Order: sequence, then structure tokens, then C-alpha cells
Amino acid sequence: MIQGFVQALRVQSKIVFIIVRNMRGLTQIVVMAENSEFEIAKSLTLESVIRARGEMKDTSQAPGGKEMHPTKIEILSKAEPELPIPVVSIKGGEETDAPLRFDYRWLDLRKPEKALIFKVWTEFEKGWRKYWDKEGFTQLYPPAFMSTPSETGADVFEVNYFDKKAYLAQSPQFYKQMAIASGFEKVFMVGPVFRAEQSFTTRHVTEFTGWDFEIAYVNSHEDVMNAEEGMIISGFEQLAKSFPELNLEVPKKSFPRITMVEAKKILKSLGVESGEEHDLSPEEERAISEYVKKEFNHDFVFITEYHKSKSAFYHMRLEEGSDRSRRADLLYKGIEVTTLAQREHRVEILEKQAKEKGMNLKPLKDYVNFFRYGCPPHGGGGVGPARFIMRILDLPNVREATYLPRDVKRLNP
RNA sequence: GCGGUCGUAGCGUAGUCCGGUUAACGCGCCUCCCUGUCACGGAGGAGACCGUGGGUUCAAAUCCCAUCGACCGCGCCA
Repeated sequence: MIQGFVQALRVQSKIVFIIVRNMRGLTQIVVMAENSEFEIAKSLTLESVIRARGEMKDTSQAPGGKEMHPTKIEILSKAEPELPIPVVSIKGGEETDAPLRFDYRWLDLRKPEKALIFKVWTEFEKGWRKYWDKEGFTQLYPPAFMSTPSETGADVFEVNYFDKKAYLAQSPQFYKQMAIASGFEKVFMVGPVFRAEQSFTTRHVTEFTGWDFEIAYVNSHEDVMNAEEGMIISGFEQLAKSFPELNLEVPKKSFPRITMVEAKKILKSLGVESGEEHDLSPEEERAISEYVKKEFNHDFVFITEYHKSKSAFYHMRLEEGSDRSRRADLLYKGIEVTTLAQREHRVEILEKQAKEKGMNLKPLKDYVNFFRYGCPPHGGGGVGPARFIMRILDLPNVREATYLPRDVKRLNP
């Protein structure tokens, strides 16, 4: 029995060829004029869903060497004859524009190369979970509703919450830290995060999947980087095993680590114009990644020791009084995929740093309280898996690595 | 938000610079023909008021103004 979509129909006067597509691939069905199903076969339309029963026969004439001679063909769902976007776009030039494809995402995803994106994602995540499992991480599920913004610096979505205002989480930052205060020691979270930024780029969307992890008793952000390297390597190992045809190289320990100050020096020597003193522009991120690839033959690089002006109030300083923090961003092939840091778990310093940032301590009360009754020193990071997948598969846009992208302009389907 | 590019049949494009009669091509769709296709082939056909509004002109897809939308880059952010 074969069930699937009609990918191709070749109707001749006395013989019909049907190519059926399903998750296992393509199968040819041959219907001769004397077959009782001949009229049904002739009446099919592209992308209709059918079920065929019959005998599989070996033949050199069929693509793949096998074909079905059906005794019964059922039309489970007939597709309207004219598709709004082509599913098979071998003929007639270039691919349909992305916005239109996203309007008809369920047709777009019928293309095996699009479905592959999400199979790769699944395997990649499996690899990360293998690491988390091996290292004894606990998975927790944070809420998306918050009474106060989670203070990553990004704008938040405000939603009505009965007689109050609520905010959609920009990250599970506060809640994963709370898990450390709860004694879990190692936690990870997988879920949607929301950013109300009017960004028009190939790497920003308003809702995306975040992978977050937090680890207790770290000595510095170096420990957090070491842990993330383990997760990434485990992810790539899983991919290399499941998709050998992608010829992926598993990244090697240790990933290059460059401080922001050094990075700026390198960029200057490369003649790349510096925009901001304490941050990297997209152009600088690409340039430093190229440099690292050339010098160290590595696709990853940690940019470390951010200036306090570019660090969150909860990032621990390098040492007390330092204007550098224990924060690092991970760049993968020129794009930022992680921000990580050791957190400040000492209440007095935390409050001091929040005040320095001009923040109101009142809405932070619940958060700061996490650290009042004993909390291990800890650190962690947030990862954008869609950006990983985008670079792994060399996709032109994160939206392609997002099942149903949500951006400034798109809220459908 | 700023800058750039682009809106022409269901899809992808040409035509726009240099205005001129039925807006072209490929795919898809419809009808007919074809016993082994595999980008099947052959014959015929339908389908576009050229994003929208205004202007210039004897004449506008084409020139001018406005407007809407989309994408890319930057900014913001991750």
C-alpha cells in the first residue's frame, strides 16, 4: 500500500504514470488502460492525496527500480487543479518569492528540501538533549506571561491580562535563575520567546524558539562556555550521524575565545570600520568570524568580556569594580547564536548594578528576592536554534528555519 | 525609523533607460492525440484592465508626482 501526494502525473492514451510523494520518498505507480483504476488515474490532479493498493514489482524501467501495479486507487483528498504556488518547481526558473511561500506554508513544506530543515532541527536538538541528559540537567517549563519585562533590553509585547497588563517573556532569564535558587543545579528550557522589535533583517523575527540553560557553582563565564561547547559538539555529532550526506564537520574543542578589546584591535588591523566602541556591528561580526576561520580554522568564536554598558545588570563583573563583565557572545559563521554570562547572585551588588543602569528596583523585587535566602553562584546562556539551522544549512533567512514565522509584517497563517 | 531595490496572468520572468496598434516567453491550467513515461511528447485554447490614485501627451506597463505593499542593508535587538 502507498499513501501520499500526487507529485507528478504523466497521462498517455493507454498508460498513466503517477509519482507519489510521502515522507519515505517517491514511488511510481503504473496504470494500464485495461486496469479497472485507469479512469480514476486519469482524473487525478497534482497534489491530491491518494491511497493505492497493489503489487510492487521490480523493473528497470521505473525510477528507483520499483513500481506499483495497483488493484485499487482511492482519492482521499482531491486537490484543486491550479496550485497557488508550485510544489515541484524544477521547471520554469526560480523559486517563488518567500512571502508568498509563507502565505502557503503548508504547500511550501511539502518540498522535501524544506521538510529537511525541520528534520535536521529535530536531530540537532536531540544531540543537545543527549548532552543535557548525560550531564544531569532538569527540564523546566517557564511561563510566557510575566508581570514585568524580563529585562534583556529588548522591547516587550504587552497583553491584556484580565484587569491588568502582562508582558510576553523576552527570555526565561529570571525563571531559569530561580530554578538555580530552587536547588536544581543544572536546568534547560525550550520554548517560545517574544521580542517586540521593529527589525527588518534576515535574522530577526518577533517570536522564536529559545534554548536556555543555567548551571550552578560555576567559577566564571569560562565554565559556561565550556558547557555550551559540549552541547554544540553533541548536536553536531548527532547531525553527522543522522545526515552524513550533509558532510558536516563536528566543531573541535576549545572554541576560540577573543575579548571584545582584542576583537576591536583585530578588526582595526583588518581595516574594518568600528561603529560602536563596545559592540560589534553585523559587518564586524562577519569580519571577525572570517578572521577566526582563517587563523584558527574554526566556525565558532566566543567574544568575551563585554563592557558594562553592553551588559545586563545581572551580569557579574570580571572582578569587583571592573568595567568588564563575565559575558560572552558566541558567533557562528558570522552570526550571533548565543549570549551567556555568569550571573550576579549577591543581592547588594545586584541592586547596585541595577541602580547604575537607572532601573527601578520595585518591579525587580521578586527577581532580587530569588537571591536573598541562599543561591549558588551560577551562569547560563540563551541560544537561538533557528540561527544555528540557518547557518548549518546555509539558508538565506531565519524565517526559512522557522515553521511559521512571525515578524513585524507577518501574523499569518 | 533611515537607505536601497522591486510590484506585469496561478508561479517565475521579458518588455520600462529610448512612450506607438492584438503586452511576449517558460511552467501550471483546460480540450484533443500519443503503450513505458521519468523536466514525457504533439496540436489547440483560456487566463494580465502591467500594485493603486492622479498628471503630462494625439498616444503611458514605459515619463512625472503621490500613495500602498514587499524584500534587502543599516539601526534597534538576539
